[in-house]
Amino acid sequence: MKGIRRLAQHLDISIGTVSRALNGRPDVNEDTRKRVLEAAVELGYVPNQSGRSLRQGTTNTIGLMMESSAQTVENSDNFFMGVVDGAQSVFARHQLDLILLPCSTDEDPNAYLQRIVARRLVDAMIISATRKIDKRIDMLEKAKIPFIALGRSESGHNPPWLDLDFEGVASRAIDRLVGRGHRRIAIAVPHNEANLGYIFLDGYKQALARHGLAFDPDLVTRTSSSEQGGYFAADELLRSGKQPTAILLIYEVMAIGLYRRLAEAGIHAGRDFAVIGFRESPQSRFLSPPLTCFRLSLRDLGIALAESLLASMPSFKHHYPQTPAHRIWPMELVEGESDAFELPVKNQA
Amino acid sequence: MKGIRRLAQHLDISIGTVSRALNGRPDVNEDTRKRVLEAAVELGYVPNQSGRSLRQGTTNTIGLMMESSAQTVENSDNFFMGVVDGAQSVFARHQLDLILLPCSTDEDPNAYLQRIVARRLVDAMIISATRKIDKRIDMLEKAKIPFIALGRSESGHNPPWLDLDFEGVASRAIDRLVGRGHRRIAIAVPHNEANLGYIFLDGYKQALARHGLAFDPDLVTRTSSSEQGGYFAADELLRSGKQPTAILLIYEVMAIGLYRRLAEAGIHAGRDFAVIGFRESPQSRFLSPPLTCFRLSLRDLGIALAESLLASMPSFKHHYPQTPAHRIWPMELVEGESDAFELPVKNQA
DNA sequence: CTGAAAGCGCTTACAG
DNA sequence: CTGAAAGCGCTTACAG
Repeated sequence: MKGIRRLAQHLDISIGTVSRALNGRPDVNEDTRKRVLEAAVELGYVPNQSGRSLRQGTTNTIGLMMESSAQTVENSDNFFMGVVDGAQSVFARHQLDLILLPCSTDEDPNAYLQRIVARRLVDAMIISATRKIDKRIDMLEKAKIPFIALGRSESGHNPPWLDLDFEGVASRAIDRLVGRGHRRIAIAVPHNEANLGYIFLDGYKQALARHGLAFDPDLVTRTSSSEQGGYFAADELLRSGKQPTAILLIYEVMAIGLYRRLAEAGIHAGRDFAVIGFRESPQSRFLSPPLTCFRLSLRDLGIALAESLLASMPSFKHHYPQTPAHRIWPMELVEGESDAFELPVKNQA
Repeated sequence: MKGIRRLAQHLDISIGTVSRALNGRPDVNEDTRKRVLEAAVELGYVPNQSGRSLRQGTTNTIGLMMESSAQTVENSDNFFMGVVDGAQSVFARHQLDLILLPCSTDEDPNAYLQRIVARRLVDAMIISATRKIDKRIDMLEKAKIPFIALGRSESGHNPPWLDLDFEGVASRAIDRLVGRGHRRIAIAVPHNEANLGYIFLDGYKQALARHGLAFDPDLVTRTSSSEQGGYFAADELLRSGKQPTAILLIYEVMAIGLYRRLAEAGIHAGRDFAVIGFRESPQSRFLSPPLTCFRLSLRDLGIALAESLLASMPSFKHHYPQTPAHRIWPMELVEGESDAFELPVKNQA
């Protein structure tokens, strides 16, 4: 005898009553409930999830898909853990568990997600690292499983999403650099299909246009989102002959490699060359020079993400009536020293 | 009509035969199997996991617990993703899925794990960030669920574990530094109960003793495993008056903050002060100076971890008869420039 | 080689 | 307020 049967036998009542007591149903004698709850703790009884899921048709689990390939390995660092922690604080209110589903580099991300969804492992999904065209979105819509995308995409029929304010960051960064005399401003974007690269680039172009500056494709470096990528970006720009005086980085980790390559060329970031990173990270301020970048609360982002997802789920939406399905997450400028100088007029071309 | 019933109806055969065909049982007509397999693809049928789990008593899922608190947030960066990818490649051979179970900062890690295990969410667990005394191990042993620890612990009855060669790293680092004339060598270890701190420190002490050097507790800095922690470590050592000439870091990220604090004091890492980091990371070689540290293949580590776990599981052990239950993972020196100088004799105290 | 039936551990109408 | 029973979607002895 095991599981709920054992507990029921121990208490000499029916398994139905045990279940109702444990699940907080109102139609249970308070005394009975108390006995059940105590016995459950005593015997260490916790309902078998497979049994519950099968019967209820829900798993009480939310999945967050991670790709250990390109995007994430290079960039994830602590991004996800912060977001996850915020999201969990929301899910916990509803007894939902968040699990992370890592898609192996050996497996096709679409097939992986399809399999997870078809097996009914989770009630809803969070996907990230969205691509401009992202089949996962079409697939999830077709499967009619609730989901939210961390990142915009052109696929699907505008499903719930939350995304960082790439446009705002690009815009403010350009304003800042132009204000300090820069005219030849480079930009480093991911070399993969991540949609954020397109959005960031668009924001950059628009900001340039606002200042009457021409867009020069040669000032766009496509590279990996890593230290290595930053090194290559600097290398490419040094060789291009375009002589930019500043650069905007989509990933702050790039700054480390970029600084290094610049130093090798005798260029001092923050004095001869301006650098603005994207997201503030624990290391930004310890770099030399400290990196100018943009701050956001990962925990708050995770909270918003979870709330917007729940707002789209039939069984939870009544708890989140005002929660928007789409949100651009604002980011706050953190002044470093990597762009803290005025460009001499002679260099303003 | 849905699930396996729908597929069976579509093919006009019984659900039992469908199930057998899908599960590769030998007692199925090959023609029938072919029809079933094709129809499954056509209708997009994938067995409901709750149904399978309930019936089979196994979930075909392995869990990896992550703590988004202390240890991991500060240090995880890409460590886990590499390990996970390696582990998945092993689990995939056996149709096992690996899921990541993040324990929220709001929840007690022991209670969290207990809950996961009791709900029978997974067939086996991988735990990490082991503490010297780690109740999770006692709990898992009591629950009789297979598990492996990434990191040693003093708890339990020597369960399967895999751990990095902290002793070897400490030993070789000290040899190297002593060989270059250093006598006052500091060490930075985690300020929490992570067992690796104790092991690393022991290795350090033994290596000192081998060289006839006295252990000085004032040269031990306990700090957080972050850039910030490195900054504090340097700060503390500068104030201590002990004037170490070198330091051994348990986490390579500390180097960034440490370099910075040293620079603020006019000390040039790699010229006036030697630094040796622990694990090589993508950034090690882009730092100035490039950090001397130790390399390991995260993927291979993940593979070994998964194999040792499977070797401890009754249903899989026959596939891994030779796999050891306990392994110290070797690491290979990567020479940087952070310790590439001989200490002038006058400083050798 | 196939089908009919039992049963994994739960939750939930339903009857009393 | 409680119990007995049905049934969620599968897999697997068992019978034929």
